[in-house]
Amino acid sequence: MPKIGVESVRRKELIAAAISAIHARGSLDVTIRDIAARAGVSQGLAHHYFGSKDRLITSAMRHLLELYSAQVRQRLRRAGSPRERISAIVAASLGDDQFQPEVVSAWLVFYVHAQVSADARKLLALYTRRLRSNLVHALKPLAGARAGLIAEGIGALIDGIYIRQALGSDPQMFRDGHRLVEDYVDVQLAALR
Amino acid sequence: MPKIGVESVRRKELIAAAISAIHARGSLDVTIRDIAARAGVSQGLAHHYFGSKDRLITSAMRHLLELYSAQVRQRLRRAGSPRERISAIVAASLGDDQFQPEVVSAWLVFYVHAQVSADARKLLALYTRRLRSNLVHALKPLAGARAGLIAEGIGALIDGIYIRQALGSDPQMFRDGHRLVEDYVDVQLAALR
Amino acid sequence: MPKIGVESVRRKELIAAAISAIHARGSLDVTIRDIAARAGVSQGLAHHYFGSKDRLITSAMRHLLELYSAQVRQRLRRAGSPRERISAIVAASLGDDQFQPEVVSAWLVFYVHAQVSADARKLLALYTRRLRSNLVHALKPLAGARAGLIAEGIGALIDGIYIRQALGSDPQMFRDGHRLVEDYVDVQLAALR
Amino acid sequence: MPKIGVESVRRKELIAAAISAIHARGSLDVTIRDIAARAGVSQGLAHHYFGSKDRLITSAMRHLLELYSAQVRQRLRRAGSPRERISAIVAASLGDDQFQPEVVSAWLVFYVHAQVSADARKLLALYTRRLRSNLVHALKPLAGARAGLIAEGIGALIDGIYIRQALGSDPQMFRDGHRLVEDYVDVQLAALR
DNA sequence: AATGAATGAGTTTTCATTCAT
DNA sequence: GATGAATGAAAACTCATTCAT
Repeated sequence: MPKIGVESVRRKELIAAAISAIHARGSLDVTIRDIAARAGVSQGLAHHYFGSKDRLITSAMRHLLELYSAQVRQRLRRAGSPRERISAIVAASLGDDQFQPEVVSAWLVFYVHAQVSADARKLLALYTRRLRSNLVHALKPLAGARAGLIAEGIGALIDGIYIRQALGSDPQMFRDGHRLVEDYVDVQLAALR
Repeated sequence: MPKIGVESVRRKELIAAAISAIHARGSLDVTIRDIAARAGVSQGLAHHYFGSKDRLITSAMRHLLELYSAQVRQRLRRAGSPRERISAIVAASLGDDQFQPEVVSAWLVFYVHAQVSADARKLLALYTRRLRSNLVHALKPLAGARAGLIAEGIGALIDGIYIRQALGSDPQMFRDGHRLVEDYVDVQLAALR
Repeated sequence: MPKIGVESVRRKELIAAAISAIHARGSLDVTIRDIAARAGVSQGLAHHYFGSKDRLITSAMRHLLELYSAQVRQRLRRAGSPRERISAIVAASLGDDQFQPEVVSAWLVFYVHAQVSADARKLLALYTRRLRSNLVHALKPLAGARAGLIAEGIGALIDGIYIRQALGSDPQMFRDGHRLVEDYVDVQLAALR
Repeated sequence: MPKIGVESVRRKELIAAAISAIHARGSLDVTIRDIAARAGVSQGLAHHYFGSKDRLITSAMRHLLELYSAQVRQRLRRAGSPRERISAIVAASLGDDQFQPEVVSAWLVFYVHAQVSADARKLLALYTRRLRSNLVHALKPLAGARAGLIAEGIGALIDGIYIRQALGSDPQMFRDGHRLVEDYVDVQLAALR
């Protein structure tokens, strides 16, 4: 009888190795050989578990999206008011977890990968829609007709801060990129009164 | 009028072909063979003129940045007030020229390329600083101490709108992405009074 | 009655799966994984029982040869005259059993395999000699000195009809390829008188 | 300016190398590396000229078929009577040229390849039809209604002799395999009177 | 100026085989 | 008896780059 749970463990190790390799290279231009070496296994094994490079990369992407999603859910649970719900989403999107160097690198690369892989694109679109829907829902009682516009602004700001972080410009400011977004929300809501 | 050299013509054709190829592939994963074929020349010629793939890609990047820069200068020339100068920069950044599908694809890819190529990174940093400096200068008389923060917000919004456009999410809204930025500026300035 | 061992059952299943896989691929380019999957067992098991791919393939070949041999013996038992013995061999060689699509595919492939595997070559040579010997023995009283030539002709015709069947040319004619051979025998024998 | 005619020379060298490699291995299980090494060029060059292994193999096949076809045409030109035309086809099919060891090996392997590659199958079917049509045409004035049957017999005999040669059984007899076929034709025609 | 022949290193992927459980 | 995890070697193929012409 084969060891139980080995598969699950190996898959996680390979996904972690993939994210680590992407960070090190700074691009999707990562080889299976590199990933396998980081995970301490053979090239063949990566194919054994994932079938192809695309599927391994997409799995890594799904992993990151789930981490992010968990952050959002956890913070939303603790949020009371609609305003707090917005902050929860922003904090989850731009929190320390999301700014781990490895995570930032991976996201940028996944954005690009989404242009090429249909699976990745669908995955990303799903999460983008969910984020937007969460934001609009929280903004409706506060901003009425302008909820959509402001949600769009928040989303764009988050993405913009992300990409700038990934590019390494202005690192000191983006340590607290969420302040930029909070400020945006505050000013937008203040303008409505 | 000087006769336009064959060299200059060939270089432009190859750069245009490179941008077109990048758009078609959706990534930097573009071969010299593909670029050369699109330009109707041999593979060898691309190396003859650019020396390496990296230099060809970087040249294409420089070309896009110069187009953008020219747009900014042209619009700034027609701007009177500081507020108009801000709009000029936003309009240049998110104008029709910048939203040509080929141009959008290329920018995203260049962002990624900048992580790998030092030349590309320097080039991009140069233009980013120039944009920021233009914005801060125009915002100083209007927003005083908050000029830096707002400039940062505008820059992040522009990048965020760009990346979302490149990913194909919400195409209908970003046709006029500049409105989102203008709204941001208006609300920020209104809040100061 | 002895209980049929699991081993024996598994071996037969794997051999049947190998033949089926060979037919599906149209070549020896068949993977152990494919064969194992068709038999509903793990890859490892195929090695457990056969030791190597070559031995599995050779076993499948031996299986087909034994089926054929049984056909020949069975028909020869019912044959009375020398002429009937010839017909019995021809009928066994080109009978419905031998023209099952899976069987035809496998034979062609085994011919090729024999060039590479010494075991397979010996096996094939053994059966070829036996066929020739049977034919010559039956032809001696009918054709005398020409027995060898005619036997060679019959053997070549059978192989030729086989290969053409395997290649899918002229399917309608080869449904009754044995008539071509019978005609050959009749005309040859008639010419002797 | 690139050397003229290099392409044509290299293609021929690679095709010759492919046939030589097939003979050495005794199967289609031949690597591009092996073929390229035999031709004294790099692996990449084989792809440069042929695009894929399948296309190289198919080209080699086409080459052999053309050699054969040329033999048939040449001998037919010298044939006077219908009976001589039949002998011309048989001699071309089983002549020394066709029994060069390399050629024999390659043909057997191509038969198998035809099961897998549609291009190869079409090519083979074309030549098979042409052979049959030539035979039937020559046989019509001699054998009338039995022309089709006899043509089929000749074709099957040729293929059968070929496959036996390829398998190395009875080499001394098949040096003059054409006698077996001539005998077949003679006896068949004699039986009609 | 321009070609395309030629290379060699590198990529993903496949696969028979081994082995601990 | 049976599994499937794991390997390593080898496969086809790609591609930027070089260079003789």
